[in-house]
Amino acid sequence: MLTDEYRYKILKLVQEKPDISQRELAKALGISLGKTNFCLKALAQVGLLKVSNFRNSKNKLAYMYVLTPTGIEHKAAVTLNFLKLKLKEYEQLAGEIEELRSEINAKVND
Amino acid sequence: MLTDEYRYKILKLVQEKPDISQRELAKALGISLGKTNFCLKALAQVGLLKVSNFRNSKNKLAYMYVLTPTGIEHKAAVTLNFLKLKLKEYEQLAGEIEELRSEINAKVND
DNA sequence: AAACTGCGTTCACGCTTTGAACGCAGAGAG
DNA sequence: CTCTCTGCGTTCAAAGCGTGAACGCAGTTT
Repeated sequence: MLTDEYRYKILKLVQEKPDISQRELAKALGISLGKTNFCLKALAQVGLLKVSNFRNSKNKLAYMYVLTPTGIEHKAAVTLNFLKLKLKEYEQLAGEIEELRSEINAKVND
Repeated sequence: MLTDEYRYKILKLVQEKPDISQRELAKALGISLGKTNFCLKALAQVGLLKVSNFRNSKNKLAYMYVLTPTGIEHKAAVTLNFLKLKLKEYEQLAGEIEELRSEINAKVND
């Protein structure tokens, strides 16, 4: 399943290193190869990135995952979205931490 | 699967309200009844809580989930652990947010 | 008595993820 | 040139996990 989290992370990693392999990507994302493959295909299917074969300096067949213009746009949007989400998480965490702290302090009076 | 998160949350909710039902618990935890049942059993199996039937004021059979002494101890430990974990998450989030921010700012220069 | 309510329990189902295995293509060794 | 080796994307059977409808039970209400 392709969540916003992976949408963002994959677009980011691919933009940073277009010649990344699916196995590297999987490791960087902390997910399986199969899922990585699935996500990449999904992103390609909706036109956010393109898979292009090319010959590198040694005439070796290589793969590149390039963000399409739509992909770049989408990445900006999804990044902002992700930031908002993270900020919300952050605030919630701050609250939870405070709660945990007082809980631990309360324990002193048991 | 019984993660530390649910271990903590269940012990907390049960301690606060021992006569809570599995359905209430499920709703509070945001998980299904089946999973809740599974987690409770797992906690009982390792001796952190006990399920006790009793007759309430109206002679109605009722259930209570009571933390064992071990459970209370464990809860303190797991709470602390959870706090540490949350703090780590918090810091990581702060980092990610910063990263996202500069990424968005960098976009201005595209 | 019969219907209803709310409890814990079960488990078939569906969805997701995993990673071993595959075919392919270039690189390197003999 | 041929054989082996490596690393790529791709596949898919198997495993993992959560879900919630359905069940039996017991007390309550009609």
